[in-house]
Amino acid sequence: MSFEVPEFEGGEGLTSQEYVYMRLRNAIMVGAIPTGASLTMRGLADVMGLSATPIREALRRLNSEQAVEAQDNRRMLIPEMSAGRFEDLVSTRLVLECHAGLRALPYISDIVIGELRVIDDEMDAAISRRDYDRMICLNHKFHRALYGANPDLTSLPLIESIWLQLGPFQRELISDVGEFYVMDDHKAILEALMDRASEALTLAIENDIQNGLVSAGRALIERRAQR
Amino acid sequence: MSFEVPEFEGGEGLTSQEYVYMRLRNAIMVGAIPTGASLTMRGLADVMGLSATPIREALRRLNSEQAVEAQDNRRMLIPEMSAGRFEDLVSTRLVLECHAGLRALPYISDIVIGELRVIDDEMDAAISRRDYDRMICLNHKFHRALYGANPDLTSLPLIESIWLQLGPFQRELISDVGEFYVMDDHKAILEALMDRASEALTLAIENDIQNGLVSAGRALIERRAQR
DNA sequence: AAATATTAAATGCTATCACATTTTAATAAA
DNA sequence: TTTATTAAAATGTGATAGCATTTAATATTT
Repeated sequence: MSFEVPEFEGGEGLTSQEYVYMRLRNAIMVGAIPTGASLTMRGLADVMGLSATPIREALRRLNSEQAVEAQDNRRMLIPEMSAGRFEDLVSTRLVLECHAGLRALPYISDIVIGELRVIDDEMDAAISRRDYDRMICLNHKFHRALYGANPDLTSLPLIESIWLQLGPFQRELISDVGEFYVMDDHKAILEALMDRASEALTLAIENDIQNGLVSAGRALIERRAQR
Repeated sequence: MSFEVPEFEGGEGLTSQEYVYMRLRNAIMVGAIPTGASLTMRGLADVMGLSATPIREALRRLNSEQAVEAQDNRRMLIPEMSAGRFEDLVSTRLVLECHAGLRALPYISDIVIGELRVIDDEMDAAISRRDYDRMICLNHKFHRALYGANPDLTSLPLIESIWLQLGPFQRELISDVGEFYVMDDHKAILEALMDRASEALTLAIENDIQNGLVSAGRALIERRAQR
């Protein structure tokens, strides 16, 4: 195992399988497991001090969520990113998150806006500390809290599947660009929410996703292709 | 086990886990497993003549795909449908499938259209036979073939997750309505594809989904609420 | 030296078993 | 009869072990 699998907070009353699932999921989401790394059951079992059984169950779940690729040699790995896959993932993410935002809008209350503000403040702090892991987590938390205003939300697991797929690549992006310029488009989202303005909300969500990913992503893929 | 888990074609060279996964997935997709039915590992293991291990792995995958709900009592079941969840699922399905269609459009060739036509003809035959299982499968096959023209397609697993969630309820719909009136909106989709007309394609996909589900779905939920 | 064949190590797969939790049934108490 | 308590059955969880497959290393042949 040529990488670390960071611990995560709040994995107490969980079964082994749930614990492994959450830990791996979190690790992939923040990009702690590098693209191309192969995930062996005995290897992970040793690292986590467990038997292969709960590891395999967790890996299969992540495979079903498109976070992990199962090769025909029966080996699991974090899939490599391609230009086409990247564009398609981002376009799907845009469509899904705008949709989720619009569906949440009627349920947005001042309480929700307050909660979002707290999360955004935490994120500003993380940005100034250059704490990338925390930044990513808080960004997800912000979007989850927004879409979750919709009590019938069913698209969140789909959105999270995209986050999982973009996670490892996003980390490459950050370490590649070095000083990662983070525009805080959450402010625009909050304004649109306060105005209950659907078009503005759509635009703000689009900008948030675009600014965080697209330009840097395309640049990295292009640079990589030239080598 | 108060229900049957139908066999499926082409499960030869699969591992036990893959076999169980595919068989259960297919069963849920066509609505063969009723809403609310609880899926026990030993029960399914007996039915399929296997041990609990591959069953548990398959169930966990389906849980991660939102096809099966894991209660806190650690028991797995096919979740019940509610009015709100239904509306949200359908709206997400509309957005996702229209998006997938538009992304596929540039790659549509006469060959693809020909393949779609073959599938649609098969489906017409299934409709006239009132073969609901086959109808559902062929409908999915049609949409898969359409969206799959896009070589970078990443949204299909998300779309299939929605299909899985609507499957059991769709079956209730069919058996409730009895004579299920099936409009063949695939013809309109094919026309739009031939014209390479994106707006027409969007409309046709929307109609296809709406006609197949929405009106009947709302009616059933309303009727059920009155009891 | 390169290619092939053979052997050894590593890995994945699944049945089994012991244990913990939950559910159901039976019994006792109110 | 209803409610509590207890016992029994059923179910979920996870470590283990043996086998199958795959990968790596070694030996053999060309």
